[in-house]
Amino acid sequence: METYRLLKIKLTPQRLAILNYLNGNKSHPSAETIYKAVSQQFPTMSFATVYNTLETLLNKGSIRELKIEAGKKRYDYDIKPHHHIICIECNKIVDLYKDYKIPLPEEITQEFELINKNIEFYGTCQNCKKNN
Amino acid sequence: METYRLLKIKLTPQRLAILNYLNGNKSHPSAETIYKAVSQQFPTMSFATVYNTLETLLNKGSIRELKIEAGKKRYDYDIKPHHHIICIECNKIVDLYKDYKIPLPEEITQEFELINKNIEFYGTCQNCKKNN
DNA sequence: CTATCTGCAAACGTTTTGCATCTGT
DNA sequence: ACAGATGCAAAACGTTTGCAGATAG
Repeated sequence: METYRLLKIKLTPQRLAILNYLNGNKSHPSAETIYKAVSQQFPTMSFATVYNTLETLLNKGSIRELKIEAGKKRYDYDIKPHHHIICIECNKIVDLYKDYKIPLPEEITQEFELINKNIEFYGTCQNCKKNN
Repeated sequence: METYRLLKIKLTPQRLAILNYLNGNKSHPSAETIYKAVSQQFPTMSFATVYNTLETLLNKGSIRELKIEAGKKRYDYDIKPHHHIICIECNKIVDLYKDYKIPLPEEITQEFELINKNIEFYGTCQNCKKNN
């Protein structure tokens, strides 16, 4: 609650519901998932409010927009730099907090100044390996 | 043309136009970009045909679906494993053919069997650095 | 000849927008 | 009090689908 105040945005009940849903959430939800979850407590919640809030949080740099699902945006309230490993069978996603130093070839460093990187690992999780 | 035959799909003029557009293309186009390009030579081309052809090629494993743009699918006819570096200013994308060995922590290797990985590097390109 | 593809149009899923009303600060 | 948020509905995108007619092999 105190940390929410640091966002310097109007803390409406709807926004608090969204923030509380996202806080500590490791599911990397889409806008629709968020909408469905917060609608339970807030029957009048609209998509516009969800998208508007996500947009505001994005601009504040307090959430990350993920591209782990083609054609659909997903969100992560955890902005600590991290990568993801995704099960190609069940789509389970696990966070990986590790800062890798990856050397770029000279052709690239000549052309680009590196700022950031994002790694997606793909594999099969224990559960799915078992069920094969 | 001979390599197209290896796909074992019906080589209609529309599909050939799409394949020719994609072949050697380094722009990682979206369906719409492809549609616009091939419509020039093929005024009756429809989106259905573009999507249908992309779907067919995906199933054959001859193209890759990219998630470099949130909320929109993009495609790459180049299936040689590679990563991308993207300019955060102008969105220029450059391919990076390098196979990195990235060690995963034990918590992860216990839970996942690694199959593949994909790295997106972000930075600013020469051009955009200059214009700042 | 026939299994498959094309093109149209309609439907679908996701995201954005306009606007009148409401509310946190 | 008022800048800015909400909720509704419509629109704007991107993608998928059904189907009648066309065509590659």
